[in-house]
Amino acid sequence: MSSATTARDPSRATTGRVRNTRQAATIEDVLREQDGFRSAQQLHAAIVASGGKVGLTTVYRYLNTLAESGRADVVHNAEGEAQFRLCGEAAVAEHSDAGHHHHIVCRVCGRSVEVSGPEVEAWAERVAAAAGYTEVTHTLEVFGRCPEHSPRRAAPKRTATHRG
Amino acid sequence: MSSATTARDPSRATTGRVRNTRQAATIEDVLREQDGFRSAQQLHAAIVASGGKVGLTTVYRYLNTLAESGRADVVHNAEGEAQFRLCGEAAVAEHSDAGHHHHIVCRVCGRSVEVSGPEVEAWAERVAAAAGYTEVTHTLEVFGRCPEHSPRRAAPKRTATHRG
DNA sequence: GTAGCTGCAAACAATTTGCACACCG
DNA sequence: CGGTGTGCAAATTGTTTGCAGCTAC
Repeated sequence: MSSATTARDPSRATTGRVRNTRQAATIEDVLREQDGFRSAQQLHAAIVASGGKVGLTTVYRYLNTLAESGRADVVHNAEGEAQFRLCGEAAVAEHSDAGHHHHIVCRVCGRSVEVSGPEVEAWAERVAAAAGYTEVTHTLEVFGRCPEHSPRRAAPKRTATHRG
Repeated sequence: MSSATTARDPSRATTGRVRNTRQAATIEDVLREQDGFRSAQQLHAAIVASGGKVGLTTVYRYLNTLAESGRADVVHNAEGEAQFRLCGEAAVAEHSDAGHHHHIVCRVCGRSVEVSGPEVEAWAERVAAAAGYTEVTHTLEVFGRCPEHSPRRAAPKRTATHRG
């Protein structure tokens, strides 16, 4: 957590935010350092821990801005806590709709991998259509233990569980 | 909402709950009347509205019990609010693990359809494994407008959106 | 100079917990 | 009777809002 890039980023324009403030830069910075999804609380803690000075309120506000403009992804963990992550640059490609992708998030370290699941997309659309549903939306979140936090080579207790 | 079956149900045993109380019956009853997912708050409100007398605390407690023992499903709406629904009897089949199924929930009326998605299960496991993740869990929720609440036959604005 | 951004503290909403009392079995 | 369930009120936790002051432009 060396107070690295903590400087105003000139490449921030688009939606919302007009000004370039120190706190916004700090937040985006910390966010970039994380490999996985982090809650607003965690991010704020991280900032404070590394000597940064940004109010929790601001973290929330900025995070929401990022999410709204599609520059960040939001998922809700099992407890309903919101977790954010900078959207892979690639994803922000065309529309501000943040491309089609899901994540596999490590339960232990929060590290995540982006995956695109055309099959799932198709499946969701198909079954929904079959049931007569329209304007379909879906939420898919996969959690597990990343290689680094998986039990050695011991037989995993259970390969797959469910919820939802 | 005629104070229908509001009587102790003798067919309740298994996990947790040992006693057969009026409030438990009431809750389960209201829950059964609903076609879709309802939040604890909504359920409690419904009970009170129909003249029932059950504390909010109890609703929460009982709902959790149901969820834990697999007799109810829980999903979290976009705002992170927990929503419950009695598990289709069929689902509670073998294990107390509440069989593999997901739901398509109507954004308007909350009415839902249960669907089993072996493809998705497989997909999730596969991609997770490919990324080296173990002990995989997934959350999949599909939202849309049920036939009854879909715009006539007009071309739907967008067929599928995403989150997560 | 001024509107946008901050941040503190208070407001809020959903959910949980402590503890005394009620009721099922 | 005895202990499980209940329920009220208070405590928690995550997040939002009011409003005065600071600052980027």
